[in-house]
Amino acid sequence: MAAKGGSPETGVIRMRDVARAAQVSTMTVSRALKDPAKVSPEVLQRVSAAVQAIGYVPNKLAGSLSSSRSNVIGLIVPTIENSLFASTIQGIADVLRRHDHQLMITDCGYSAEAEEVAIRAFLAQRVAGLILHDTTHTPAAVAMIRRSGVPVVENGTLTPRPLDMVVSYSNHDAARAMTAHLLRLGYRRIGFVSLPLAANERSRDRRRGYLAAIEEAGLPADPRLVLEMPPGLASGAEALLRLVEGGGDPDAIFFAGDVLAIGAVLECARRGWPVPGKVAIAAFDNFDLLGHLVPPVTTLKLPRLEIGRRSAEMLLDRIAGRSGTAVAIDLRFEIIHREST
Amino acid sequence: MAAKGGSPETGVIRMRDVARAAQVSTMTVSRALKDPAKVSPEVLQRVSAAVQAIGYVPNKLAGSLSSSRSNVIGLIVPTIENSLFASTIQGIADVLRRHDHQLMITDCGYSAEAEEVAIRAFLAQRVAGLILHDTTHTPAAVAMIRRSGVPVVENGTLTPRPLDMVVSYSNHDAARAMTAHLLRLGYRRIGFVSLPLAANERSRDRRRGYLAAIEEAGLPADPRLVLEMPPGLASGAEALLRLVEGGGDPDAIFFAGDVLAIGAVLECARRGWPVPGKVAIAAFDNFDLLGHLVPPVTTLKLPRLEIGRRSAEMLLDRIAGRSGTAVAIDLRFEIIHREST
DNA sequence: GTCACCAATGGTATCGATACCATAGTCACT
DNA sequence: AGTGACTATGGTATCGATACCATTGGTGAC
Repeated sequence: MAAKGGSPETGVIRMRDVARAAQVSTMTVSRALKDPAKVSPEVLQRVSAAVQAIGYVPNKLAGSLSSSRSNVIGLIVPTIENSLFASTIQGIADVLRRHDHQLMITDCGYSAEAEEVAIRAFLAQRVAGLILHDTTHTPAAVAMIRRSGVPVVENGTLTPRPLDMVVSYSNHDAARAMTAHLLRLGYRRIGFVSLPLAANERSRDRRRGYLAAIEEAGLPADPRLVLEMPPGLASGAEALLRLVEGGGDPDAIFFAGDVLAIGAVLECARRGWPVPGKVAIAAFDNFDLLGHLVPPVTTLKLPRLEIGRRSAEMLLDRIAGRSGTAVAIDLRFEIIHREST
Repeated sequence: MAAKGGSPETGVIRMRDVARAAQVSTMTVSRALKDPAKVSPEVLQRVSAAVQAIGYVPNKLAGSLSSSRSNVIGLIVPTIENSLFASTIQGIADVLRRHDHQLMITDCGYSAEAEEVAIRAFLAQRVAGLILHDTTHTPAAVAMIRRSGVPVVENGTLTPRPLDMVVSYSNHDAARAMTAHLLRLGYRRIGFVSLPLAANERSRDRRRGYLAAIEEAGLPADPRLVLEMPPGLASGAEALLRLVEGGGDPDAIFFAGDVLAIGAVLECARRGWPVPGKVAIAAFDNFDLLGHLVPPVTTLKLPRLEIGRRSAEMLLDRIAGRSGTAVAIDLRFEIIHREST
C-alpha cells in the first residue's frame, strides 16, 4: 500500500486526525458528518471546527467500501458529442448534484459490445445505479447486471421488455403521430428519412411508426420514398435531393433523425426552393434552431431533459428503497406545427 | 458494514473466491489480473478460467483504497448542455476509455462557488486528476487542490497563471485575429457582441482581443458597436437589430460567443437583409451549421476535440510519472473565411 | 429508591483489495 | 558443490471509513 512505506508525514488527512483534534473517536466524527442529529451540539461544533481547521476531505472510497454503498451513478450513451444526449445528461446531472451523487459517464458508439465493456467497468467501480441509453444489450451484459443487483434505467425508447426500469417516450408513436399529422394536412406522398436501422432500435421504431400511419391511411408504401442516411447536415441535404429527384415525387418529407431536417431546409434555401411550396419538411427533435430557420420547421418536441431528470430520480428512489413498483414511464411527445408543413 | 450482518450467501463474489477456485492465493489472483507477466502461464490460465466461471468483477473501490491509486478523472464544465463543451468532453472520454480510466463529470453553471463544491466532492472521491474548464477559482478551491496534490488541467483559455497545466487556445489572440481579418477585408465599423463578461474570463479575453485589433488599426473604439448578450439564438437576433439600429452604423459584426452569429444570420434571412451586403457577419466557433447557412459564415475554427484529448493525455502522463515539464499547451486556432464577410 | 429506557459515545472487526516482505525452488556460473 | 540471482508464490498488515455492539450517565415511572 501507498502509505505503508510512505514518509511519516505525507500530509494525508484522515478521519482519525479530525477525531484527535476534536477529542472524540472516529465513530463520532463519522456520525457528526453523516448524521449530525446523533451527536450532541457541543461535540458537533468541535468536530466541524476541527474539519475546517485541518482541511479534512473525507475518503469516499473507504466509506463506500465499508458501507457497500456508493454515491456514483454510471451513464452510458451512444455518443457524448450530440446535443440531444447532452440535454438528457444535463437533466441527470441536475438531479444527482442536488442529491449529492456523482455521475460517471462513457460512450459506446452504438455498439453493444462496447456497452458491455463499459458496464463491466462501471460495475467494477461499484456504481449505485446505471442509466443506459441503448435498449439492446449483449447477453453477457444482461447477466452481469442481473447478478450485480444494481438498478438500471433505460431511456432510448419505450422498449417492451425492459431490463428493469424505463423512462422514455415512444419513438414508434411519435413517428406515427407526425406522419398522421402530415396526412391530416393533406400531404399524400410523404417521404421518410431515418438514421441507419442496424443496431438502432430507435430508428427501427420510428420507421415502423411511419409505415403504420401510411397503412392506416390506406396508402401504399412506396420504397422510393424511404431512405436511410448517416447523421449530419450534408447527409440531410443529400437525402432531400435523392428523394426529390428519385422518382418518388414527394410532397412532404419527414426527417426522423438528428439534424437531417436542418440540412434539408438549408439546402432548399440554397436552391431557392420554397418550403413547403416545393416540398414540406418535418423534423423529429426540438432543436431551438428549427424554430428560427426560414421557414420555421414543424417538429416533434421530445422530453429530453425530463427523461434525464426522471431517470435519475427513479434510480435514486430505488436506491433509497423508496421504490414504487413503477417500471415504465412514458413521458410523451408533442407536435409543434410550424410553417414548413 | 453491509456484509457484517448480511446473509451468509449474499452472492457477492470476492477475489478470495476466485483464489479458492483457482487454488492460489489472493495475491496471485491480484497479480494475474493486473500484471500477468508475473505469474506462470499455467496459473494465469487457471485464474482466468476461475474469473470467467464464477463471473468475478473486481472491486475498484477496495483496489484504489489499498493502492491509493484511482483511475477516475473528474471534469467540471460550466454547463453540460452545450455542444461546444460536448466536443471537449468527447475528446477526453476517447482518451480515457483507451487507457482504462473513468470520467466523472459535473457542471458548475459559471459559478466559482459551485465549482468549489464540485472540486471538494471530486477530491472526496479521490480522483486521480482534474480537468477544469473555468480558469477562475475560489481561494478555498485552490488551497484544496494544492493540498491534495492532484494534477489539474485547465482548458478554458490560455490563462497566464495556471494552477498547474493548461491546454487551450488564446481567446484574446483569436478575437484579435478575426477582427484584424475583418479590417483587412476593408470593414471599418466592426461591431462586437460577446456573452456577459462577469465571471467569464473567456469573454473578457475576447473583448480585449477585439479592442486590441481596433486600436492597432488606429480606429476609435465606439461603445455603440460593443454589446454584451446572454447566449441563445434569439439573443443573437436581438443583438443584430440593436447594433444595426443603434446609431453605430456597423458594416460588419463579430459575434464572439455561442450561437449568437447563427441567430443573427437567420434574422437577416427572415428580414431579407443581404449578408454581407447589409452587414457582414463573423462567428467564433466552428459549428458545422455555420458552413451550411445561407450565406456560409466566416468563423474561427477552434480545437475543441483536441483540447479534450490533450488534456486527458497530459493528465495521464503526469499520473504515470511521465510528466514532461510542459505546463501550457497552445493549440492555436484558424480563421475560416466564407461568404458572409 | 430501583429499574427500564434512551441518548451520546467509543472499541473493534470488517469491507476487498494491494504492498511489502519472506520463502521455496530453479538455474547459471565459478 | 556452493553461491548468488532470479522467478513464482504466499502470509500478513494495512488503506480509511462504517456497522455492530457495549458502555456510560441521565431521566422518568412505579
